[in-house]
Amino acid sequence: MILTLASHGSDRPCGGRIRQKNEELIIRAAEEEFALHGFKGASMQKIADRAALPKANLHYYFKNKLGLYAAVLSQVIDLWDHSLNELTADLHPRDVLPNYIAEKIRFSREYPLASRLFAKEIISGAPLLKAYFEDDYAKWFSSRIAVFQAWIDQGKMDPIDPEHLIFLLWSSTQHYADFGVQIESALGRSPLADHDFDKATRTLTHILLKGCGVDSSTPL
Amino acid sequence: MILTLASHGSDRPCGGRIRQKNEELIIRAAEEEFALHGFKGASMQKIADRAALPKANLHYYFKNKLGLYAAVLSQVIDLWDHSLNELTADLHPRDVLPNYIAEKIRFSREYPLASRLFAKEIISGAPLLKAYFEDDYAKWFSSRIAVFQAWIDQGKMDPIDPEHLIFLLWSSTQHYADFGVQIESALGRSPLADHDFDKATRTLTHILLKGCGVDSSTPL
DNA sequence: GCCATTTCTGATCATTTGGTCAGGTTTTTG
DNA sequence: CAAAAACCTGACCAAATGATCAGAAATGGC
Repeated sequence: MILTLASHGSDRPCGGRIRQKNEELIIRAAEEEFALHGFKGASMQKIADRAALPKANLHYYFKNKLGLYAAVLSQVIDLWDHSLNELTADLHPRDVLPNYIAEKIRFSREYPLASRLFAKEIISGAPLLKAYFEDDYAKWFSSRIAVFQAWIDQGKMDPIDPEHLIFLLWSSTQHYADFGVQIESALGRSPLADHDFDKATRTLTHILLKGCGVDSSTPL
Repeated sequence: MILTLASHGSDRPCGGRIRQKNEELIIRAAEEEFALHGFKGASMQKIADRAALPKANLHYYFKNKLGLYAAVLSQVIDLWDHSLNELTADLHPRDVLPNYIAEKIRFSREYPLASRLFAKEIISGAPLLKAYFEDDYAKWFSSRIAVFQAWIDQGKMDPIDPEHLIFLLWSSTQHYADFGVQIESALGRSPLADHDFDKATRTLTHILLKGCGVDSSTPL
């Protein structure tokens, strides 16, 4: 996704070797800082320190703070789009949903910063993502609804509100990234182990599939 | 809950008439600002503007920014404690869980700022809540686990991991506060109507109860 | 090896930040 | 009503903020 914003970097994949390397470096550092403190709370100096570059260098590659933020956010959305686009109506939810849940939890584990950054942006009212929500996301959302509705019409699952089921899938899996600290405290383990994520995946899959009336022979 | 921090206000319920009124006013303004921008991103000046008070006045009632933040956070936790402490093992989950879900969603709707503030704090690593998590929260959490375990032992529900069920209850309901903006975009309605929250409650209740193997005669 | 382009950065700027304080005003108390 | 306590705030401060820019340094094409 290309945020319609003068980010003067990262929106076009071209650029010299050095440029590419440093933009990557800066974006990585910025992701941490923005995920930790949000847009307003993050400081260019801290990002520069994290990237081990002089602050002025950031402004050589990115027009300003907002441009850098947009670049980071854009990369996050891209990552999402490229990672999670299964779910087609002709397959059976029994086969598709467990995979989707597992994939989503794996994503939460692998890219917690992306998830948290995104969460903070939305909690703040999503000023930069409003346009995205009314365009790409709206299309994606209604196409997903169609899939679930088809499954319902074919009697493959209970007549559940697809919208809220999507929210449930999203929230329950995302939670393991965004609220990781709280979960680690509750489970008394930091960081969480493979075993914890497996258990989470199994439990979620059991409850959601059974709850939606999707028959599956997945035991606990 | 009393955060162990010099907040020099709001931790003891005493104080003059005027003090009580103004602290309330400031905390309310601070809640909005902190929920929107997080601790680092919020500005004392903006909070003062929001409360229609001179900035210096904030520092009369609260030692510093961190003190004010702690006071706000403490109030949020109190609100939680006072609003959601049902769930006892001798009752049947069929009767208790729907109520809990409904209550939690109602809370998300009524106090979205509290929810978002809390979410941002946790996403940021919960520097102020670490102590709370290792004390009060850990106790609460294990007592809740005991309730679910009892239900499982009594055959009132499937042998599900109680920990992850609690996470699921938390995340799915909380979502309607924290990600309200995204949900409004997806549903094409802003703000959401009674009807939306009812539907959310019904859908969640259906999926979670059925998914946990709690027999209930709640139709869609 | 030369020159154009890209890359880099120290110094600097205006603004905003959290925070202080002296001295005022209002409210409460005896 | 006077003294004491509580309340209020404009002016101010040092530090940090995002941003700029001139000119140095490195790089790459020929």
